[in-house]
Amino acid sequence: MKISQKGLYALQAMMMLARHYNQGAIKIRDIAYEESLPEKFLELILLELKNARIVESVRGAKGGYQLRRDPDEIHLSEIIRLIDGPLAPFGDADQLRTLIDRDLPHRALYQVFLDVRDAAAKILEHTTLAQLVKGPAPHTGKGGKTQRGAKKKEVGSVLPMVVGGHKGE
Amino acid sequence: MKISQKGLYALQAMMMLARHYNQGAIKIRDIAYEESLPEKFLELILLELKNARIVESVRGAKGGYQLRRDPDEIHLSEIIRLIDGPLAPFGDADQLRTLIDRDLPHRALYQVFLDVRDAAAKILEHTTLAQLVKGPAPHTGKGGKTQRGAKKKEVGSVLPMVVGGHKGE
DNA sequence: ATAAAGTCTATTAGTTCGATGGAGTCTATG
DNA sequence: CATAGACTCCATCGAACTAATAGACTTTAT
Repeated sequence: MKISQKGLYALQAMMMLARHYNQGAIKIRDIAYEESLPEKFLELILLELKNARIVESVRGAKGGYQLRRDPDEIHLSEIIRLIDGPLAPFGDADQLRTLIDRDLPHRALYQVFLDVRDAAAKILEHTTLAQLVKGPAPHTGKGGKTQRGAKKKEVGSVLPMVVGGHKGE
Repeated sequence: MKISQKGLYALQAMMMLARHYNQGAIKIRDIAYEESLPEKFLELILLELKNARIVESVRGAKGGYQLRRDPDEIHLSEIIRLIDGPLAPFGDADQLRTLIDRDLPHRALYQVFLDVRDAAAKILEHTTLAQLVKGPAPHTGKGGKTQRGAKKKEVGSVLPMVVGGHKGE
């Protein structure tokens, strides 16, 4: 499961709309400005979110976009699946289940892929926009403790963090 | 984290080499044939695995490829990171940790990404080639040296249990 | 009528992906 | 020591995808 730049933009835009929930329609330009997103690209993204009936638009002057549902009823999985496709690291869940049944020599491998997918789904299907925007009060510090129990797992990771470094984490 | 076709080929090839561990070098052609992989493409993949010192090659007539380590010491995460990059759904773990520290408006979102990455890492860093290959073993008279029960703690449902219930992506 | 806003289609440049071709190098074997 | 068989390395290819932009069109408030 890969989240593209477009997917990130979509999530940011949705978080912004969640922050301004019940404040009427918000103009594309305002979303783009507040989140520093390319306006014309964002337009396409919002159109997609509208067609999926996650947001709604108001046309004409004084128009804009707003969420169609309460932020605590919009899960990250929904947005990610729409923009970036299935959560599975390879194919989708149904395909994997079929392969597990039919491709005996590789079934153990596909089962691992499905396990990874299920783990991702468990997180993303339970996290809502509301949770993301109710940021845990500015308790800035080391151990990041989010609303939900965040596990701390120090893994390998010896590379310097310069952005641009590919591969390895 | 997306596993490409190339990544899948790499994993299949490695499983094949694990099945034939301690049987000397295996020719690219044999791997390609047994796993139905494009031979010339596989060649590039094996070269990459060799440069990463996961497999080794024997040149010349009677040459081929073989694992450099015991199959129960080769984790899926290693192969996937090499071929397809970081396990995180966006960026890599270090980058995400930095964003969580520095991009306050979006830190909750990046924390979720990091949680997803940690969940995937937990599975893929604990699953070895040996586990994938052992299977319901048709018990060949040959003394299989599958040294069971490594000191690793068993985590996911790697083999039998088909995680049912979930519906389409 | 006009300006402000969303809608829609097309196009682009750049990159990645999956794959192939071919020339070169090494080595077991006879 | 010639040769066939095998890995090595580099170059290229077309198709698909990605991020982004352009422009014409429609709708609505005032």
